[in-house]
Amino acid sequence: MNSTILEPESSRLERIRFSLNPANGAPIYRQIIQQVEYAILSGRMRPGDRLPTIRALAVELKTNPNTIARAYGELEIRGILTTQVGSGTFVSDKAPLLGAAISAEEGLNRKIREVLGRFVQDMRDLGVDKAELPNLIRNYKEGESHDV
Amino acid sequence: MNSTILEPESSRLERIRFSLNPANGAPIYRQIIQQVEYAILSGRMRPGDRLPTIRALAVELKTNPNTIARAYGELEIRGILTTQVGSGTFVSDKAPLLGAAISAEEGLNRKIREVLGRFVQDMRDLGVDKAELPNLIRNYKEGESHDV
Amino acid sequence: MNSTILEPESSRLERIRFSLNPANGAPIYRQIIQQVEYAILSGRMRPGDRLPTIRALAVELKTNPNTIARAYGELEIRGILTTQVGSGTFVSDKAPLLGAAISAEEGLNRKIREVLGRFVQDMRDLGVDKAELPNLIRNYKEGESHDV
Amino acid sequence: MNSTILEPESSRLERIRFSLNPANGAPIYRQIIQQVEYAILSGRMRPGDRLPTIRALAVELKTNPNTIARAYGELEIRGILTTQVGSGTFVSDKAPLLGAAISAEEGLNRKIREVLGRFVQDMRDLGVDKAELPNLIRNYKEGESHDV
DNA sequence: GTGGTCTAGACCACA
DNA sequence: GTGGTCTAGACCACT
Repeated sequence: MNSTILEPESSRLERIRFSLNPANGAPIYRQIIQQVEYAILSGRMRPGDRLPTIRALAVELKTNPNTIARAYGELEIRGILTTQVGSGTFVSDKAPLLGAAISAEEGLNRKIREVLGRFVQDMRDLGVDKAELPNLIRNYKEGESHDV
Repeated sequence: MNSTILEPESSRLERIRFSLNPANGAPIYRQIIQQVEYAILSGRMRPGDRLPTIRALAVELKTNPNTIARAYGELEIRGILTTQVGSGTFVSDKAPLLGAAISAEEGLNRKIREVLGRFVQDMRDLGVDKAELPNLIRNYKEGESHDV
Repeated sequence: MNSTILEPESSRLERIRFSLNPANGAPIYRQIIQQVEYAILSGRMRPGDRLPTIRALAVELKTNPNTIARAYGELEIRGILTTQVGSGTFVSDKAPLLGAAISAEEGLNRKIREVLGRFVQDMRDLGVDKAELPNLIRNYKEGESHDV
Repeated sequence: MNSTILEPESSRLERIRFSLNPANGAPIYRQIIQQVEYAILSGRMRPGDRLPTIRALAVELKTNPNTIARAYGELEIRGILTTQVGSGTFVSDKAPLLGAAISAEEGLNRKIREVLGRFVQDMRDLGVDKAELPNLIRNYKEGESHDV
């Protein structure tokens, strides 16, 4: 894109790459929320960072701007993002807590455990023992479409 | 009449254990569908096997029978289950294909890759590198109840 | 924003008229499914066309919305319809195949032959020879209401 | 079959050929009822005619004897059949009325109109005009499977 | 406003 | 005893 908006250099933009999976079952707005959450939990986005504008992101993700607005809106309600009219949407100062009364690190660990647990459970349901998982992962090569 | 209908010993019942996760976001009936699919893909359930009755499973899972019926019904539309009113619901003969024109083994592998891919992607979004995953898994201990 | 999303004029609504026959024996939701299928097979409804809303059709047919939802839902599982929550239910792009790996025209012809065959068989069971059927049909006048 | 039961020569047996279509959607016992009704309406079976025994028919149709018994039972409740213990099941003297307070001929005509009406309606739903039907029927050759 | 999920309960069809 | 159909109504998710 060609348009540039001048901003303080400390303000970092778009340290986040959204990737949607429309056939995922999960609603788009929720996928966006998750990706923002994960980016913050993982430290890729930090308080003060600016998010893409609603319109820009809507174009990029080929979705309805309302959908982006809803995701941002919900994140704002939770205190994770703040909107400054005229200058954009930013990661809030209290964001790392992500609404939970816990430390940022603890929040990340919880989420990791949650994802891990679901994975181990799913694999067990598919008949794959936990002991086989490390090897499976080492042999796993990305790129082949694995979304449904 | 003197003849009793002897069922082949291979006719097995309830080689499947359901566990719901209400905080999952996923609807109950979809969780049931997934667990039946996985049980078939993994070979734990085979064509001809009988599933728990709608009412029994509703009691076990503390849900409404209609919810179970919906899950079974959708699986029947897809050709994975067949029902014989009055005698129960069974894994269909063509079930291992699970609707795809592929072999049973290939179906299982696809699903494993799909789950694997989603896991690796989620972890990357959380800032965890693929290389760290094997160790994470080895250290992961189950037990924190997130199932019901 | 100034841009309005102009829908192509080809986007048509309700090129389908439902009529239920309660004394038919066939469940309501199945009658609806058949009528949608036939409307698509015959080309009266085409991919992208929107169906009546669940609630509107429930009022029109004097049934419970759940019954309509069930019919639409089953058609969606079969890939014949797609739903966009919030905006409605539409004929899927791949719908003309109606689940069979054949051309749209071939699908229509098959269904016509199927209906024809059942008719000839029923009439033979009633003692009416195939040769008499053309005359019977020519003399048949509709109007005796058996629909609602 | 080898066993013969001596009976008055006037008693005619099995002027009826049952053909079931299991994938029809219609329950088996109902298909049997319909075929008996049609046979009587069309005059192929007449009062006093004997029907196949429950067991013989169950073997022939590869169904559960209970299913046959239910069909015969329901027809007996309606007064269409009568059972004489030890000698078999027969078409009742009042059978031609088929439960309706109308003449036999009128009953047949009603049923024919009903089947005709459903056929014309289905064909219209498939986009086939009534005027085309006579030709379609003349060109129709049986034998190709047309059941679903 | 759209459709989606779930519950509760009635009544029917089938073996 | 099985599963199937339908109703009524609550509450949620999404545009």
